[in-house]
Amino acid sequence: MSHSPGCCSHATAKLTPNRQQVLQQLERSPRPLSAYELLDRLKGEGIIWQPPTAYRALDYLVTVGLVHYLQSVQKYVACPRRGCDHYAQLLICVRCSQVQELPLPVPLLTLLQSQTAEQGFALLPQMLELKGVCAQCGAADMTTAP
Amino acid sequence: MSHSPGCCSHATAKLTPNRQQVLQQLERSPRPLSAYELLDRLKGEGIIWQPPTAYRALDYLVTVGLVHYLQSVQKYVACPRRGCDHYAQLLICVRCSQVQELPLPVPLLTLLQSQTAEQGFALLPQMLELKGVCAQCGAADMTTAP
DNA sequence: GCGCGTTATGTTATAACATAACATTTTGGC
DNA sequence: GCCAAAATGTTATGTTATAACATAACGCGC
Repeated sequence: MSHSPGCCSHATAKLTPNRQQVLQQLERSPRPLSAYELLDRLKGEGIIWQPPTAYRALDYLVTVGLVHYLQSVQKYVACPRRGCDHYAQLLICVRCSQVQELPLPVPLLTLLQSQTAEQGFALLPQMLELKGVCAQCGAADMTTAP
Repeated sequence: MSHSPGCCSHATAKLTPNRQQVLQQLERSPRPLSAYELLDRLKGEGIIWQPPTAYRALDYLVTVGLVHYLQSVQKYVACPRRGCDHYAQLLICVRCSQVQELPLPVPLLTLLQSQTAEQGFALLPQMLELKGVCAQCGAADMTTAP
């Protein structure tokens, strides 16, 4: 990643055709996709890429904040808000894999920072990946369980 | 993973020789290790394993709570407290890779749960992996930077 | 101690995720 | 048009993890 066009400057992002293809695929998918799932879908549209081509487009989109990389599941998801907060929460449903993005409320961030600062730890901006069960899947449980 | 000897029953954990080898290696290392780094170190002691052998021991140790798997960096670290809290914070230094484990204070957990519950999201027990710069590395910056 | 089911380990092969290294093409300023 | 920078193409390989099946060790009732 040798981009870093300055933080949050993605308004000026250069969306080449390759990058648009990748972004569109991710936007169409209700779930995060792995790089290879992405390659498969593009192949379904007649676009044959080697892995580096996909990874380069993904790296770029992550850098400019249009896509998030979910480290905990090694998948990529389009940023629903097209924003680029320095901190946010990503709620990952372990049932359906859907991801919901939430801002990190200030009190929560403050608490996190002060907790870690007590140990001399300087928290970096990052996405908080939280696992759980989403509203739909939780509701489904109610109707199927006795 | 077909273990699940009941949560937190690791007092009765069956530490076979293989599992002890893995646990000792992780305990000796100041940094988290990947499964293959672990295999290399064992090889250095004349213990030649195929990957599944290491992964099985790691899976077991993670299941009983003696080892944590750091999803964000795909590495394994011995639990310093030999405890098995359902929630905790893992502070991962991006400079030196060392990991510090902290309990998750109740107010912080409460805030997290209420925030996510507003979206109908039921948070599962998990380790919070937080990236930052640890005290030592932060102090080192002070002495080397102008 | 013997038979037997369970648990653990050994072994081979391969799946899944990611990048190094180098060649070629495209873009944009002059 | 010329050039440098950026983007893309291409080949090969590195890294992380697991499927599938074979064998060995353990523990328990008898």
